[in-house]
Amino acid sequence: MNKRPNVFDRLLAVVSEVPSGRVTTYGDVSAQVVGTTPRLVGFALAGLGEDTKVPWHRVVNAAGRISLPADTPARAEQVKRLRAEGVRFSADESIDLEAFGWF
DNA sequence: TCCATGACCGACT
DNA sequence: AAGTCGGCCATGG
Repeated sequence: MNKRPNVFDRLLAVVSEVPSGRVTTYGDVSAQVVGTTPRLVGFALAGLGEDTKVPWHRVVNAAGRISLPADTPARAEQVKRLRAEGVRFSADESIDLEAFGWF
């Protein structure tokens, strides 16, 4: 009932705006939403859940690298989905934001 | 109600 | 060039 959605919902809305085959960074997402910090972006996605409809896998850190720990199944899932969308990874599993960046 | 932590980023040393 | 520190909002005990 709040006319103004929380930052949480706004972040999800921005992430949902990211087209397929393209990625964005936590910092960029927070930059689109006023009053939000990169930390909240990560925390927001972390609390999403498995049945979320938000393309959280299109969000990576400023280094173009996936933030999730290596022992996290979600990380492998993210890479798998990005590859399916045509996103290419460098030798160290980093993404060229200049080429696949949303902006 | 208060304290501590979190999928980060930027600037400084 | 690499490592360290603080800051922001939200959630949980």
